Amino acid sequence: MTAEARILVVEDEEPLRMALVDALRAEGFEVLEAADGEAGLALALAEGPDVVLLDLMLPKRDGFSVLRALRKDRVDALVLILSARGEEWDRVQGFEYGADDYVVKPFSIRELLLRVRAALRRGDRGVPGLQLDPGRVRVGAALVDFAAYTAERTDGGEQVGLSRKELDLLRYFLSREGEVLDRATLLNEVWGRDDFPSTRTVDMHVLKLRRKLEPDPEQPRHLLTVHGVGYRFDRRGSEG
Amino acid sequence: MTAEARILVVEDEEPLRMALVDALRAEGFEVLEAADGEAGLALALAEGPDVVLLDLMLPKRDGFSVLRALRKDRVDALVLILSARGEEWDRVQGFEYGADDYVVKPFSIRELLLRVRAALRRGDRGVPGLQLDPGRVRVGAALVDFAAYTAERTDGGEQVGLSRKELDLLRYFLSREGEVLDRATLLNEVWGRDDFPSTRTVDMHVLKLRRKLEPDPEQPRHLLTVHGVGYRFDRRGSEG
DNA sequence: CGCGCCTTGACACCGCGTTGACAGACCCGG
DNA sequence: CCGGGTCTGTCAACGCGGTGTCAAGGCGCG
Repeated sequence: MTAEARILVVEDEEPLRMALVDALRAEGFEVLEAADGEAGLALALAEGPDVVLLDLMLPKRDGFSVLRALRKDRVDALVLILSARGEEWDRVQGFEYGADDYVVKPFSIRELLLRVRAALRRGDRGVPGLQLDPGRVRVGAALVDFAAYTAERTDGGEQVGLSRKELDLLRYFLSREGEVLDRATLLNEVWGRDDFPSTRTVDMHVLKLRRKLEPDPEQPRHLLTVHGVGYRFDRRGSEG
Repeated sequence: MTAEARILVVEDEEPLRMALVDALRAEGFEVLEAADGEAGLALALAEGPDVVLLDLMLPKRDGFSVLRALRKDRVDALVLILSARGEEWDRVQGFEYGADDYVVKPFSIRELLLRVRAALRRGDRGVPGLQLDPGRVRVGAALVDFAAYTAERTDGGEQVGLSRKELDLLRYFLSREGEVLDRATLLNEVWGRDDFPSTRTVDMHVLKLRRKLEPDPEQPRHLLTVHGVGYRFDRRGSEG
């Protein structure tokens, strides 16, 4: 699996669309984009994305029409409506064309990402083809719950909380399991392009993850150091 | 068991009813439907569904009357009231007709499904007969009575009143137990789309709930803070 | 008109992210 | 096999943003 999920952004306002696309790409999603309803519908039908972020007010074809057409043609993507606070919303909530969630404009990117992840986690519509992030992931002896921000060690039975950054980092390691990732890559992909912390910060967070996930943090089995290069993640635990 | 559960939808507005029926069928439920109170009651008595989604404003016989008749005849289905935000709800809570939950219109399908699942989970004690949710929920050492707007602490013995907003918030936490909910989501789902208070309001209400429910409000066991993200609810109380 | 609840701003406090320092580990060349 | 240089593990401390809490204001409800 190369990307966590494929997401189609249908939004006509250029700055907002670009912001969304950038943020989603930075999170490791594969992103498609369209600036009007017709293009969005066509792209969705052609590419079959996992998630569609759908604005309501669109040129050529409004969001409702697009959504109706999608459901009619059995596109089983998770659809998140991006709506301005207003009367259209009554229609959405009232009888529901089959949207999975809605986000009221203006929203923060962080909130949107939370919603997208929640939708993916939920993605339990019984539709084949959607084998997405199941919300809870086993890492050796630890069970990580991304929805609850917790990890439980099945050996010692302790349940500990994980911070946002720790989960972000772990999520990225999971998405590129087995690859050796250097610190610069991790900083770019997990911290983003706005922050430029030192590389020691990465070490620190790896340390914290080891303490919470590894049975013996001094003998890591999952978060492995590759001297002179970076870190490699192995979910199962390479050695005894 | 062929279907997860049998659900009766009693709702006179055609588009909404059809949307509900479709969504529930898509989720694997077996669905019965009725467009007015009399038909709904008759169907419930004849078929004995597991869950009833009951509108309040109905032709021929209103929802309260239907609910009363159901309980009188010992129909032990889980009943979810579909109600507009308003004074009718006070009557539901005040008179304790035996509803298991309520959903405020307008609602999203997703929200409704969560509530239905939560109700099924709660009500599924595997015991036939009248094993109804008494409208009282235990949260650790506290016993919350949704009908009476009160909470009693079984350790300290104090009985305190809860305001409507506090109960709304608690109810939402209960419906999504274990998930970390960010403040924007809480504002959207609990406060609704008409007013948009600041996020500090959420903190304030969490504080008030802690004081009334937690044995030691400064060391919360049930309403947990996840720094930089939001709050997570845990009914049992994770730690000692 | 009074009461209670919701809401908000203020302020103190706390947790997390971040960093520099230092010791130990590792690699490579000699 | 040894030594120097570099990289990594770990700690303690700092600063910022997020959160707990209070008290005052406002609003609706009775």
